[in-house]
Amino acid sequence: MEATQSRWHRRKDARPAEILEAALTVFAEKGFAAARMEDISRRAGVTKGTIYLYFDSKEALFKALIRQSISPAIAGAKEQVNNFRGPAGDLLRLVLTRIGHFIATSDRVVLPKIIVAEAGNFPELARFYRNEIIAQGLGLLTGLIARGVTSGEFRAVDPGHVARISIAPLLLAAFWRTSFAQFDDEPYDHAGMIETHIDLLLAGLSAGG
Amino acid sequence: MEATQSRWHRRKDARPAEILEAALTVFAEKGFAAARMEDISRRAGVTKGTIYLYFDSKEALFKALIRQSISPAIAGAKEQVNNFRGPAGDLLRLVLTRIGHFIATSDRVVLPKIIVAEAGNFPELARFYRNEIIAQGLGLLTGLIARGVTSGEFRAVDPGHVARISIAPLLLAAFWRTSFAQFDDEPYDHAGMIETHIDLLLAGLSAGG
DNA sequence: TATTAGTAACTGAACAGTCAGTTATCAACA
DNA sequence: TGTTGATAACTGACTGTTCAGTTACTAATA
Repeated sequence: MEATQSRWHRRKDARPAEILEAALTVFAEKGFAAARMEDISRRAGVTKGTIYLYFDSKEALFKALIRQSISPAIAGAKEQVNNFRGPAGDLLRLVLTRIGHFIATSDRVVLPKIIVAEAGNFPELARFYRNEIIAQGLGLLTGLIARGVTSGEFRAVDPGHVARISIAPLLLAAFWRTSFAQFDDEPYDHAGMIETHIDLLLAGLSAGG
Repeated sequence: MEATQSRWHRRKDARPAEILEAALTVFAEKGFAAARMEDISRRAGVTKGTIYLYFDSKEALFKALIRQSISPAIAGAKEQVNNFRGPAGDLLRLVLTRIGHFIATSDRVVLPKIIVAEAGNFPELARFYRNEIIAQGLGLLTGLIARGVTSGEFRAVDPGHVARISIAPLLLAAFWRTSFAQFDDEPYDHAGMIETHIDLLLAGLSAGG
């Protein structure tokens, strides 16, 4: 029952996921405008017309891709944060390591890049992403850091600022992996960089008073 | 003698710069593929044909834009770093503040975003950017940090990692400004974030031993 | 044999790039 | 100083291509 096994198959329930998977790859490589529906369909093992049985338009396909690719990761992190009892520093280390691992390994890291790139062409989508996904993620981190500040574990920093500072090197790694990694002579040690980042950050947060 | 004053003017030497300026704006807003040559020409106060008197193709225009927009900033920072005598921490603060100011105010911050977005469609350009611009910038920072490590002012960290960590929040600010800032209810305080970042970073670098 | 997933040839619109023609400018001459 | 011919910057209508989206048909399934 593989996509390539037989040319003609009726598999109504498997198609959308396959098409979204293919779309992720092609959008990641080309961006929205330069991605051809023909390419996406080929990669999904169908013809162009088939995509239009499941998605209204190229734009609708793009939006579906964004919307379906976000909640799981956030939900997981949220659970981890809420269930944790212990020093905020330990939790921060845990969460950042987890996100770092995701960024180092998952295909999905291309999504932020696509959103940022297409923000001008799809303002509603950028707004959605900003107000739902980013706001939630930043909110989670901000709360975590505020907890540490309140308890006296961290210095009196602005939690919102520090949330962004915490995430920035991870995002940089994501952008690097999807844009420049192909030109690295030897693969860059993102995990090591992220570890260093966490060490420095926690040292900085706890230093002084 | 302004571009809009009279419809028809012969100004061979002024055109290329005006066209590049217009291209920066339109590419920044739309990305490469969705940008129309007609729009760029209109914004530059000429018609489409005129662009082709100065640039071979849309791609050539794009590449020219990238190439002309990079050296000055790097050169300035390089001079600052090489002429400075004093603690590495002070210099790091100076350089990051300077770049932060650039990012908070200049139109040029859209360029990294465009490059990242189009890396898949213009690999040679991405390679050029990576090997020339980024390598130089990272090299500068890496050297600066290595200096601090050698002198014992900083802890024994990996200078390459820390260079990236230092720059990451600034890049994040650039991406934010060009993609999501339009949706902020009140303008986000990037300068404050960057200041916090520098404080944390320096505290982290000097803490312990 | 009725239904519907899937196909592939087709259409129309958008747009990069071209080119024959137009007009500002300037040098040479009256 | 005014006229004119040569030059080249600039224009905008046109062309060919690419590609999103449609549709008339085909084949699998129930």
